[in-house]
Amino acid sequence: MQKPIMAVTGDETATTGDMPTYQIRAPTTALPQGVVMAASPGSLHSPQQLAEEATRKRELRLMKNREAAKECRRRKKEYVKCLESRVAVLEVQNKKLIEELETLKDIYSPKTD
DNA sequence: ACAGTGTTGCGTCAAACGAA
DNA sequence: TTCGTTTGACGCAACACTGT
Repeated sequence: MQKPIMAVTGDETATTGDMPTYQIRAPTTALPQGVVMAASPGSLHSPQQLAEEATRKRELRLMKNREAAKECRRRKKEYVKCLESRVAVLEVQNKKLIEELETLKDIYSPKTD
């Protein structure tokens, strides 16, 4: 199955200036609770040990990705919220400008009695 | 009460990308 | 080149609604 290539940077700040950056690269130094680093790969030799190391690496990767996905979804939700509130603000602004335009039209349009 | 449908959140995979 | 991070896409389960 062919998946479409994504091209989202999420960086909307270039034009609006006040939206949060969607893609934030946070330092991930802390390991999730319960994760213990194993001995260095250099000390592993037997197929059994190599298999265990591969399994451990996979589980660690899955755990990290699980957390990353949660964080990603949280950021996305926040981003969408921001967009929605910006829409609300712009709608109000737009309404005011339309009203102002109507007022000015009334003032400056030639009267026909 | 039940089945069908929509929504939401999760875990996982894979692709893109940047840093070392 | 390799490795870690980010995120769209997918499938699944749980829950909420709705029509019968």
